[in-house]
Amino acid sequence: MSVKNQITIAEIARQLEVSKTLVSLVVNGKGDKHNISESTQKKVWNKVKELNYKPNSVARSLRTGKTQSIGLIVADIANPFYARLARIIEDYLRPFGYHLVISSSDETAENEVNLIDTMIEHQVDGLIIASTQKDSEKFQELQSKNYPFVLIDRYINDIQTNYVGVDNYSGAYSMTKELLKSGYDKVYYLSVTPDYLSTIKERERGYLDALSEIQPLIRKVDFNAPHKDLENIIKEIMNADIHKPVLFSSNNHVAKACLRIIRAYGIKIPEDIALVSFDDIELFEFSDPPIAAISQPIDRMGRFAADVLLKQLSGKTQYPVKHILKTTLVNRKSF
Amino acid sequence: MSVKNQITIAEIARQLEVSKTLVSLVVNGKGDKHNISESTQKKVWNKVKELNYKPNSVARSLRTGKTQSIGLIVADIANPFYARLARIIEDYLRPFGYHLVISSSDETAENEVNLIDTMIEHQVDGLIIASTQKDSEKFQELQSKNYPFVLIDRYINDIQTNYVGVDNYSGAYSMTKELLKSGYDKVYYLSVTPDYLSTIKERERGYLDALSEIQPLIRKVDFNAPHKDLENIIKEIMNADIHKPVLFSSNNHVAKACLRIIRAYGIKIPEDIALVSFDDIELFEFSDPPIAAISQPIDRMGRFAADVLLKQLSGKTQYPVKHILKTTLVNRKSF
DNA sequence: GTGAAAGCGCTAACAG
DNA sequence: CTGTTAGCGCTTTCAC
Repeated sequence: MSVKNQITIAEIARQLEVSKTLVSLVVNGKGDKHNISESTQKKVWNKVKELNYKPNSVARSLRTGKTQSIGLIVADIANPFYARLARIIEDYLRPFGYHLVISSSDETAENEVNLIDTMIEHQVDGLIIASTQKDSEKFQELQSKNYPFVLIDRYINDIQTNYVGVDNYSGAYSMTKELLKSGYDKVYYLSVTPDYLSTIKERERGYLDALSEIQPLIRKVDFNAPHKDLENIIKEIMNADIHKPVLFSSNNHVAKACLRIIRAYGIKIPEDIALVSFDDIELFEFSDPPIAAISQPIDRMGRFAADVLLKQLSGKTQYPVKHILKTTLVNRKSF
Repeated sequence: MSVKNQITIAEIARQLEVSKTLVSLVVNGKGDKHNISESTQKKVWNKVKELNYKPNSVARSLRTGKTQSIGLIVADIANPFYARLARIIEDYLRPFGYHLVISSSDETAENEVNLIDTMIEHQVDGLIIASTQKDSEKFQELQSKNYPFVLIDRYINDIQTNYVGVDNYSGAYSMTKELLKSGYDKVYYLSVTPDYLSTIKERERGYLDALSEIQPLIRKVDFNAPHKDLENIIKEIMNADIHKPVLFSSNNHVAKACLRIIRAYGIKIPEDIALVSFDDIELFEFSDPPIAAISQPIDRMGRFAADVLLKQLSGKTQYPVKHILKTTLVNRKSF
């Protein structure tokens, strides 16, 4: 059952009749710095290969206080947005010797706090979090302990932290303007509950500001069970015989639910009702018709976040650092 | 920069004027077993709360040899199939106190070996791997070291290991039969290179066996750059003016590439050319038209894999364990 | 009922 | 150039 015959530095030292220190130094590439002779170093390396020695990083971590691991906490790793983000971050971090511990908070603030605590117990060197917290309490605690972390996608009010995200406000603003320009003046904005997330609030603000004189039409949808709410909203719109109605979904999850309902009812996009969404996903490109959306630069977000954390870990920069990236409007024939 | 004021068991012991042993016992719930008085235990717990003590699991791991972490290695965590799998496995494992270290091998055998080594250095308690290895060498090594692992999705020849996957053969077989039944006798099977993966081979075998008398039409596509190959194949078919041609894609990635090309050329599915795929993804439900596919029971796969590993970790069962799950044919109007 | 002490495998002063 | 020593924070045998 248990793993046997683990070769340690002590075993190498014993066989070579040198000290553990010597072996440690060589293995960690500090041989030259300590003027250890070529021949001794070679001897060590040969033994390392012969015995297939692998350092025990747990022991090293206990000693150095560094685990070379980064915690990534997102709402749901199965969500393509976060999955892609995870992949980008992993690729960026690996060359620096870090690996990722990934967990999903399931959009629950309490779960998230538990995950953060667990990860800290496991001594991850830093945290990247797409947070679902309502307030800044937990992050204040992290800051007071000097724990390196960067918020991604969503920020939290009342606290200055590292943050990488997109300009949700102007994304929603420009999409709304685009709709108005195309003659849509009944723009139904589909927000979600719970609605305290910064992304959701900013998008709604962008929508409202773009409307200016026009009557806002905000509808709230239960994020975890959007179907029923959406069915009512869509029925309401269709029955009221509105001229050129358009649904502006605040995220891809709700937009997919819209598509299902619209298809089930045999409603035509964009003739009967138009549909656009925040957060572009591959599916929108292939759906019938393709759905216009606000695309987020996921790759750049991920790299920036990883980079900010890395810099903080190496003590190289001032904090906090904020990166707000621009979104892109992907125009497709859904409106 | 560094994290300060970490409370240790020694600090609690000092303040309470008891031994570290005592504190450790209580904190690990072994107080009663060692007949430690109620009042002493209470004292310890109060102090733990007062100082907000969190055990250092790295130290614990060094001592116990267990890290409570499981490594998950897949081809690409951004692939919806693996992302979903990761989520399921994480949820299954968390209640047992395990967390997941996730890495993507990018379909490269060498990367995968490096990831396995790194994870072992970091002392993960077990490994779940959707392997891209050509041979069983690495896994023989793991077995000889008694390292617990389970292969998922893809198996490796010439070695008996824990394995959880689907019946790729019968999935492809039944899809092919279904196509024949619908009058398609020009079934182009789109395989991928590299083609040594068990999933790919089994699917091809299922396709071939189902054809019986009919002429097989296998085309190989470069997995990492399918576009060019597919363009040639599709052109070839369209130019040859075949009666009722159908493309059977061996995976979702290639099917998406087909969709892009078919759309770009203005070709109609299923009138001009039909299209079906192995491995159902959400996108197929929404595309125009929806694409029929062989759906894999990802959730069950993930849970089984996690369960098998857990059982091995607790030394509860005989090895190896194999679970081959049934696929489902999702019939949509693409043929 | 409780504690002393050893040690997991490694790194880093410090010594010579 | 190389070695001795002292822990990192925790668990666990053994002893009282």
